[in-house]
Amino acid sequence: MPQTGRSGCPINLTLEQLGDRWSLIVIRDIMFGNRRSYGELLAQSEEGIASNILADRLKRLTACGLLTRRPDPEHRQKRIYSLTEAAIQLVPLLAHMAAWGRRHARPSKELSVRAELLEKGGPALWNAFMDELRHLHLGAPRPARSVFGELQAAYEKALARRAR
Amino acid sequence: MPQTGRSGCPINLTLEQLGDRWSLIVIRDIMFGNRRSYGELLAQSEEGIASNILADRLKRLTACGLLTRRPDPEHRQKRIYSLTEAAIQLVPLLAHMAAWGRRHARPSKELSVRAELLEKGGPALWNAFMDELRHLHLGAPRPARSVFGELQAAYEKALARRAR
DNA sequence: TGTAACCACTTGCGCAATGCAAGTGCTCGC
DNA sequence: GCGAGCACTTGCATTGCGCAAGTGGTTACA
Repeated sequence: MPQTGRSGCPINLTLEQLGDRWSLIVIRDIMFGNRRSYGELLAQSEEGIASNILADRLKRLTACGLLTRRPDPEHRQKRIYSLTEAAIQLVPLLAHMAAWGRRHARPSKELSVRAELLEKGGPALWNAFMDELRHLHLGAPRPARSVFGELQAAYEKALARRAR
Repeated sequence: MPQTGRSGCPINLTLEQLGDRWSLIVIRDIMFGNRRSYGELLAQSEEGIASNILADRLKRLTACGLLTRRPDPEHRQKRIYSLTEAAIQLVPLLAHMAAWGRRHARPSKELSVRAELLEKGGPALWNAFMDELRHLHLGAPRPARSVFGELQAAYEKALARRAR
């Protein structure tokens, strides 16, 4: 996503920052998968992102203010990536993308369970999730409800169902 | 957007269809600008899309069921592109993209007026707009309210304000 | 009836982005 | 001290993007 500056249209500007095949995948994995380091993002990537592409996207997303990077106090060579408030506000967008894909593409059953919950929960759920992300990434107080836990539990249940 | 089939995740599938810098721009212009032919899309493109890229995107979007193409009864060499129901259901997604871009990028004032209206109107406005698109593109009955007209009027008012 | 403009693309070519595989240099555990 | 882990980087081939020019049919007008 080079800064091309094609026009001042808000949709275009969003596409200039996020309109490629990997940026939102990386944000999705940090957001819904809680992958916080380069290694986790690389090894557990559902889509098999290449290492150089991942490095490039982490750099770009950090540069344009969607991610922050800090050293891990436990492992001196590890870096922890966190979402910024701007990235957290992509939750409704990703929820809509998931809903659209669920309806108009052919998603796998297990992977669309979370999309279904997100769609059914609507804005109330998204806001609760965003509060939780602010806790996990920005140091805000822990909210009462853990949407992340709910999504994860539903996903694992679907996985178990398939394994049987 | 080649069909890469990286994973069955709905977000990934949506990105595989629409995750590039031009596909959603084309849909935006058809949807909000009512550009219905190749020539209109090319000449009035705010971002200056290249002719071969436009041809390619129209072909792809038609192939994957987001657009339909039919001859213009008035001009034998003209083709009219229409949105399908799947594309019309991208309205909330584009509205969120516009809202995010308006908040987190630096949009031009005139071009963000429509985004502001879309955001303030919320799902009720989006649904009214989708009904109108079904009239314009799918032959459904004309709804009472013309969101398209409202958006256009606000945009032109903003343009006039700038011209002064 | 000729001709100029219009229309929907296509082609050629240089450059940038993508993707794979391998490599680098530091750090941690033992 | 040494192998495994970590966060990237590098080289190279393939693919996609973007500009400019071209193509072949159609319409409008003199």
